[in-house]
Amino acid sequence: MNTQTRLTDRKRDAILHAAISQFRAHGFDATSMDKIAASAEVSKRTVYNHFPSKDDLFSAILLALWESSAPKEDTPYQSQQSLREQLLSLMWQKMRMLNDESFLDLARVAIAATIHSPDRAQTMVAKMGEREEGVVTWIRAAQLDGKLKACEPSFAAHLLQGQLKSFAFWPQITMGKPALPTEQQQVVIETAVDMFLAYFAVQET
Amino acid sequence: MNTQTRLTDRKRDAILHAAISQFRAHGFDATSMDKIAASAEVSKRTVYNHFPSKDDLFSAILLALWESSAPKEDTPYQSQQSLREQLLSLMWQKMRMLNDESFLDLARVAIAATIHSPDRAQTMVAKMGEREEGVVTWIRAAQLDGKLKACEPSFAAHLLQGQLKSFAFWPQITMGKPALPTEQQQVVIETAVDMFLAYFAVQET
DNA sequence: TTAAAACTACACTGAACAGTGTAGTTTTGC
DNA sequence: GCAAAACTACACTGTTCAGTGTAGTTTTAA
Repeated sequence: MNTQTRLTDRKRDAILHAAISQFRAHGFDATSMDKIAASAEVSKRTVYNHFPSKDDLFSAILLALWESSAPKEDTPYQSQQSLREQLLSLMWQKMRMLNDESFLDLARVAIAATIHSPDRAQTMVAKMGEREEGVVTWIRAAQLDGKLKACEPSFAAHLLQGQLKSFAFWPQITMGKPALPTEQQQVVIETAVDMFLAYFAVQET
Repeated sequence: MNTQTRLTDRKRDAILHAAISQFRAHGFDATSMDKIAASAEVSKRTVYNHFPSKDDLFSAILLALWESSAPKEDTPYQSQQSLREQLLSLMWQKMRMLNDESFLDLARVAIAATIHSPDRAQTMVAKMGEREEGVVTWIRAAQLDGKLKACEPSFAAHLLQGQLKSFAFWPQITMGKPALPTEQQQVVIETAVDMFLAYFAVQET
């Protein structure tokens, strides 16, 4: 039986899985290694054989969640396509990421753990920043193409993406609100894009 | 000595003060009653004489922070004044609230404590919602006056205020970012208002 | 088949912490 | 001045928890 299901791998997965659900449900402090072991149906000693400490286990699940959360696709800027179409597509990509269960798990756990420790928060800030890059470069390209008003691209990107987050991310993370229904996702995206273009688009003559 | 500084009142204040700084710095779980007592330079027993339990103390500081955080002023809609002027003024009010130390303390502590318990989060959601009412009623009035496009007022208000929060609230709360410098506050407010009006204002004929 | 690797149950240490009980001191209000 | 109210130090209970040590069983790889 070498088909990727060696006992030791299955146990490790069970531990990670149990740890994610426990940390997500109760946070770092309120989650005990005994409960994780029980929930994974594994000896406590086995948990410690795989992960030397609670902190190591926590780092491991953060990494696992980060890697399993949907990677960006980064549609590049295309001069011949309408700005609105392209932005709608970009925002749907973003919205899909915000609604991804793994990403939400990651964010909730990470934010809860870092809200009181600015040092650890910094590495998260950097990683999250990477996922914003796509829109920033798109805006820069559109500006060079003369289709958008000149301004700080990262500022404009933040304005645009902030709208999605303020409806479909922050309330869900911090207040336990349920995910936005699809039709409301559409309203938010279209309004955000149209507001953005109403202000930033260079008028055709 | 009856000049509002009876010993018992001073002790109570010291406890609340110490509790706020401890809870803020370390969160609910990582803060011990012993540390609060020590930090307040008060006997642990005195803490328990004032507050029957850790939860009671926590509720008390949430209430204290809530009451000390800047109350809303709610400038009403005025037909003869320009929309832009009025919105800028409303957004400055909002921005002042977001930058208020007490309000930030409250939000940080409350969010950290409720991020894993949706039940307690609900009462916070309701209270926070009250502070959004001013802008909602202003928008409704402007719509009735025929100056803004028809749409759900609370949706429009969320769009507008979300812009401020995405720059001057969420990053500070969750990622420990420093407060926005005044000149950047101005840029954010003016851009948010102008974007909003570019999309929602009814054109003069 | 066999030795190493991995898992298990279980008992244990040491520390932290919420909350209580008590006996004695200080402050307050009259 | 004096009694009640408030404060203090301190010892104590009971619990939870991270992490370890051990002796024995199961799984794996050759």
